[in-house]
Formats: sequence, structure tokens, C-alpha cells
Amino acid sequence: MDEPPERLTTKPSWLISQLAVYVRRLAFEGFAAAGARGYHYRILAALHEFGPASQAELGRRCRVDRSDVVAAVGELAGRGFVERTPDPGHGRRNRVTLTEDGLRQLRRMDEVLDRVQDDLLGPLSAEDRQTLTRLLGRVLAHHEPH
Amino acid sequence: MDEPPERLTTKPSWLISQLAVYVRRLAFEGFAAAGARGYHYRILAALHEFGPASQAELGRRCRVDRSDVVAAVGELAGRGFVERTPDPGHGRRNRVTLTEDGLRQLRRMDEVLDRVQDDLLGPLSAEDRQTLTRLLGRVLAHHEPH
DNA sequence: CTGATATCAGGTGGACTGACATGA
DNA sequence: CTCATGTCAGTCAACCTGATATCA
Repeated sequence: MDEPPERLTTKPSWLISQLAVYVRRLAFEGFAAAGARGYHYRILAALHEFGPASQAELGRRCRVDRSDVVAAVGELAGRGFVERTPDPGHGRRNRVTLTEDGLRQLRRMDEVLDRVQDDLLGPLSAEDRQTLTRLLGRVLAHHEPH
Repeated sequence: MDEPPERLTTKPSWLISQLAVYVRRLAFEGFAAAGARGYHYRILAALHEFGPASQAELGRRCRVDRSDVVAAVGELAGRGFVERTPDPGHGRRNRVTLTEDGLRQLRRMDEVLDRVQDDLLGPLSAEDRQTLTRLLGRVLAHHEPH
């Protein structure tokens, strides 16, 4: 035979792209109910995991472009989910901190994402899920900006 | 303990989304060199795998919205990669077929994607790659429309 | 002079929605 | 009257670039 033409079910890169579409559709359907977007989740999650940070540092941690961090942090601050205060000792830098309301919002979004996850990984056993997560994690870690 | 806050390295849905970003950056860097985009690859691949089809059918096969198929097929036809002819026996439907040039373009894009794949899955053994592909395939197949 | 930071303006490809005309 | 099809005109979030101003 010449070559197997089943690109649409064989190529991991294609599979990943398509699953990402699926994740986004479901997640942002749920996020919209909370008046939020993907960037918001990432920033809140990064703040919760790593603590307060400057906007540039924040963007590095959750892989959001600095110019997008500006808008997202602005939106989050407007709803009281984060606080943006000038960093004492550095006239330009801001210090972004997670508020109590922000933590509550993060938990709400966590629930949404967990539901999406269960739906997405429905066909896999607990063991398969763990394997998949481990493999994906290794791949992503390998391409982490050092 | 309360709960592990490492959402950014534990949640498969997050991992998938981030890897998809990575795939896109690399792939469309390469595709741009061939003057192509993601939609083009998908449509050419679907034509090669399933044979000639109407535009609506084509969109279903590669998960591209029918309104986007219009533009993409138009671009591909303009460069001679596909042919769009009215379906005899159905006044409204078009019949899209892959040309020789289109097949060559598809192979060029295949090379790009294969390189991306090797780069992406670099840290995994051949066995791990197979496992990952199998798991991803099962998940996607489970969410296939219909 | 470098380098990092915050900000703004803008562009891009991909996913999607709604409307509309046409034909089976 | 329905359903599917092709087409067009937009919207949208995410991603990315470039420029500018400020400060260590």
C-alpha cells in the first residue's frame, strides 16, 4: 500500500487541536454563565497557586501575553476579584493580589472545568485518565520556557 | 490539606489547550511558508481520505463550519488544488475534488506537520506516543457528532 | 545605554451565528 | 411546508506584534 491516509484519526497534533476546540466550547459556555473568560481563570489560578505577582510575572506564569494581562486584570479588578496596587519600591510595577471574592470566583470556575473534564474524559477509566494526564504533562513540561 | 492548587499542571483540559496553542504556532509557521492555513490542510486531508464530496459533507468530515468551507474551498480552487463543479442531478450542490497539485500540496503540509509532531512528542518514547495517540483518539471518537 | 515593566493600538486565524436564496 | 445546501456578513476570544512611556 502507498500510505495510510487517515490523518484525521492518527495524528496526535490534530487530535489535540480538535479536543482543544471541544474543551473551549464547553468551558466557555460554562464560564459565560459566571460572566468570565478563559484569561480570567488562568490569572486567578496563577495567583492562587503562586501568590501575588507583578503583571509581567503573572503573564509568564499562566502563559498570557502581557498586553492581554492588562485588560484581563482590569476586568477582574473592576469586579473586585483582584486588587491592583502600585508596588512600593518600584514606581512602575503593579502588585496584583487575589481577593476573597476572587477565590470564590475561582472555585466557581473550577466546578465548571471539572464538569467539562468529566464529560471530556468520560470514555476513559481512572487509570487511563491518569496515564493521559501524565503523558500530556510531560510533553508540556518539556516545552516549558525554561 | 485543603486542596492541591496546581491547576496548571494537573488538569488535562488545561494541558490540552496549551499544547494546542503550541501545535498551532509551529504548524502555521510552517504552513505559512507554503502559503496555506489550517483549514486548507483539513479540507485537503478530508478529500484525500474520503474522496470527493459536497461542501457541506466536507465540512462535516473535517469539522469546519460550512460558511468557512466556502472561503477555504474558494482559495484552494483559486490555486488549483481542488476543483469545484456543480453536481449534475442537484442544482444547488457542488462537487469538490482533489487535483494532482492539491495532493502535492497536501504532502508538503504533511511534512510540516510531521516535523511539528516530532518536535512536540520529542520527550516521549515510541510506546508512549502510541499510548497517547490511542487515548486521545478514543476520547475524540467518543465525542464525534452522532 | 540596557533591560524590564505597564499600557495601547492593531492585526490575524479560527470558531461560530444569523440571515437569505435556492433546490430536493 | 420541510430540510439541506451554498453564500455572505458579521461577532468573538485567544493570540501575537509593535510602539510608547516609565523606571531600575
